[in-house]
Amino acid sequence: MSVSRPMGRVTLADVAKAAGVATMTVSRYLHGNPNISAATARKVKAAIDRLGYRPNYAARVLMGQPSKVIGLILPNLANPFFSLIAHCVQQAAHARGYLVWIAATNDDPSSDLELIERMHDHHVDGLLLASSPGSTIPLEKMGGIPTVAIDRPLRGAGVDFVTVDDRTAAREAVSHLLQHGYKRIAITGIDAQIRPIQERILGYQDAMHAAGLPALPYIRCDDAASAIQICKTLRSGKRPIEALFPLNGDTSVLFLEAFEELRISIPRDLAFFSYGDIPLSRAIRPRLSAVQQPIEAMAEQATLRLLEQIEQKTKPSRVRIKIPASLVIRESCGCKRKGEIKTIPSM
Amino acid sequence: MSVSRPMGRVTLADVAKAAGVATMTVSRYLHGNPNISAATARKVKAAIDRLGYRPNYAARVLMGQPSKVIGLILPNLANPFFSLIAHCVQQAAHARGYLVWIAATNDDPSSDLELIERMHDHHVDGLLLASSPGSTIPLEKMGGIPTVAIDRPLRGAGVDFVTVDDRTAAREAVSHLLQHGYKRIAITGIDAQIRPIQERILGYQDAMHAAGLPALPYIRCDDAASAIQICKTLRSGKRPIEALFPLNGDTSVLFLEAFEELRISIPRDLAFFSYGDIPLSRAIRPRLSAVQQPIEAMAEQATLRLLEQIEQKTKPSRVRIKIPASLVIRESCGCKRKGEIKTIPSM
DNA sequence: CTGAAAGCGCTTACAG
DNA sequence: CTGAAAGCGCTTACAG
Repeated sequence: MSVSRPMGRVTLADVAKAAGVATMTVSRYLHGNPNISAATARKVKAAIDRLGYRPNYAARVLMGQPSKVIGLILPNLANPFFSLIAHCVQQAAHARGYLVWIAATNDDPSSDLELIERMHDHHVDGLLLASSPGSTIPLEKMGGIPTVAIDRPLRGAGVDFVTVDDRTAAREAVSHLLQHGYKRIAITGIDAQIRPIQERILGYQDAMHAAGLPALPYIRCDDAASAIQICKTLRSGKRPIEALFPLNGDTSVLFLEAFEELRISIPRDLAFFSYGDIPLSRAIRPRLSAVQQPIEAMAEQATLRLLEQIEQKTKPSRVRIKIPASLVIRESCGCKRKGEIKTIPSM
Repeated sequence: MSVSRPMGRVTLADVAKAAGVATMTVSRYLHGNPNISAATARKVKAAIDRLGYRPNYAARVLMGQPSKVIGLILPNLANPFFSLIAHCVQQAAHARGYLVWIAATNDDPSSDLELIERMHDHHVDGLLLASSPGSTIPLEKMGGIPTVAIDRPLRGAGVDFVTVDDRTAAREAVSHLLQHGYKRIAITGIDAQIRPIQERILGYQDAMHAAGLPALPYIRCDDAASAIQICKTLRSGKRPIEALFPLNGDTSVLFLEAFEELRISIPRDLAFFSYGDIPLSRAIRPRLSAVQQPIEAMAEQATLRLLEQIEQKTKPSRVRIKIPASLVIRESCGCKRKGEIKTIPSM
């Protein structure tokens, strides 16, 4: 039975008095210190349970104790890619007794630093973050707190970085399209300043060059209107595009809607490969071929590495870990398969 | 220029010494206390900037000052409905100087209480939460912290509750299907213990009864296999179903995949209405008619009410605020429209 | 095995 | 307008 105490919470001193011991002894009990007699431990436990004592983290943290909280800073929680990361990080951390505090920058580079500092102000034990494009965080701003960058590197901070092997995945997807005989393959997507997008562009170029074909310029596309415009442009002229490869999920959705609007038939009029598997990819006709991103694995690895740094107090190795993606081959690329998964070997 | 200080952070005392004043004076400056001379303020500001001082929230909070943080507890961050709530709450709170700490229960009722307590341990100024089905939080556990329930009520805790007007929205959707002449309309979805699902079931029953038709029993559906099974059952027999109305977005996706698998043609074989608009609803054939949930408005209202309680120190009114949804009429219900929006008046 | 004292970085009365 | 003292709830040495 917990005693409600509207005036304020139960403190260590209350517990100590109730148990007839010093506060030190209660503190020792709480931290599992073995130098405590069984009888005393029993009395303390009884007092804690009876009073419903809960430690005051503000006081603990003020004494330099760990907060058992990690911070997670993401560009945008409304994006399924990042919300899945949030979900997986949360799961992995919770299983190890950590709370996760999530904040979003909404792709505003100045938010990065502000949120990092506010997380520090609140004494997180470690930080996981996918930075905004263009943000550079000076090493000293990290304040020596264990940090791991996820999906996007943290320029300037010299920390571990866990990412999908985007370059290889994009190269393999384009190679697959090339095997169908398509020669004019266009790429499109969001802000090319974003590191994973840069990597995917490189992968596209790798595949095109390996086939002795010219790489087409990357086309920026952020909204429905430009998707429609891009479709019209790419399919007109004397050398229309044969295949389209949007480099991120949101852009894929935009183009799928444009195809419907313009009555472009996939893969007859245009072959299509999506980067990132979309919820409805199996409900749509034709079923979408896509790069399947190992989001769960990436989030877990990043979390584990961070907790390791926190608890073993290991130094960041400044290493870059690339997790291999795979390809799901369905029908939009021109195949007649139902969902064959192609594993991509790690580079 | 901030000075890096690997040993520890810059403290108020450091600033006071550098400015040649007492710590009190610095504290006054920080809190915008007017009883401070312009000259002193200038000296203090200079010292703060030069040393790169940042307040230690653990110490502030220990003295009973606000943390400027609100906690957000959600069932599942991988679900687009909740991740959009997280995004909007984050936006609204950040605009008012609050940080948001997000945690997920993963639909485990025992997690609710644990997370609430951990949030309290870390001195959040207020709490926003969508509870797990079946969890009851005793009022005293809330510890007098301002709290607002979002989407799902918090049983036992007597707090404000902001939700979508699910009952009316479901009723209107079913009425629309009835106007098409369908008489056998089935409903399906996740755990019926969840309050919004209960409300939607009631809305369905309202519409059926108003039309003098029997309401069909709710069918639980959690995975792809059962979606397929349900399709087969509902469409066989001598009185096959004419329209299907899944009561949540995830279930809609499951059924769309099942239709594709079983080659069920919408709306010819079966009319379909989705609860919750899905990203690809405009890319899919036929375009989906759906209840459009006012997620942004709900999240903003809930956040604003919470911040009001925190800052004006108003009492929770234990009021239930229902935000009206709207209907997007496209083609899956049997219409030939492109995306007409039907506003539903508030009840 | 147990405890009395000091202190973490701030703010709250209280003086002047 | 400014400051010296006490204390928030814990933990860290240090004694015994």
